[in-house]
Amino acid sequence: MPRELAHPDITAVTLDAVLAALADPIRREIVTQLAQGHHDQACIAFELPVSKSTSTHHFRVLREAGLITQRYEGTSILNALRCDDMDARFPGLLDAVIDAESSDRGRATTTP
Amino acid sequence: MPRELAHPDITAVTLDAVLAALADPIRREIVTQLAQGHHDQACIAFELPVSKSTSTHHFRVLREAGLITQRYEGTSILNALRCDDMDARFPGLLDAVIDAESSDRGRATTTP
DNA sequence: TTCGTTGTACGACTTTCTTCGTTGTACGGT
DNA sequence: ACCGTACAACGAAGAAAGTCGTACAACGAA
Repeated sequence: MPRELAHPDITAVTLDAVLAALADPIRREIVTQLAQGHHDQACIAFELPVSKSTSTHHFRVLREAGLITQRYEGTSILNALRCDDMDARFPGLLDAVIDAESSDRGRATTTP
Repeated sequence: MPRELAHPDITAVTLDAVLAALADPIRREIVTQLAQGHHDQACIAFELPVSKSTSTHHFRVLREAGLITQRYEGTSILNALRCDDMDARFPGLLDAVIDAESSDRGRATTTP
């Protein structure tokens, strides 16, 4: 079978799923890297502080929430943000979160 | 003891806490009602589909995340959105979520 | 003072999420 | 054909979150 992953139609994307997906710091890290021009990069290219299984899980959550697309390229998967779709569905939301994430870097996360 | 509730300084507010707070539909319901002019309304005025204990819990999460202020007025508590603070900390984020919540009403939440 | 209202605090239960290891599959290269 | 890479699918263990009931404290009114 030619491997392909299911992506939700943008009209079926819920705010609940999007916010739940963005509530996790690791998933926001992925989104941030994708927003910084790391489009079409394999999952392994993101250096995340978790195991490979967990990494796969997070990418899956982002995809099922409608935030990213994933398509096969050989054995790898190329990831991309669904910027246009998200902006059509929830205008300004994704940009606001990405901006917030940038300005939140180096600040209190666990209150040191 | 004169009852008063602790509110985080806006500089100490984290994106993590804010998004985690907004990820719950009941808490978004509260935020939406506050945004629709229900400022300074007691907790009991929000008709939520949960018990009193749970309601208290959700208001507490919102307050500790920095999204709302709570001040006593007799036995009641008056709630208000920290619009200005939030917009200073994470510009556009709160508005985007409120707008998204409005446009998400009446749409697929559990996909019927 | 006594009572009802409003909300907090605590503990317990249930569900969900995060994380991981293991196993299996498609693809590319040798 | 064989092997290594990159990822998915599955199941399990632990942590975290939502929910509730009961008990308690502050305030206002009768």
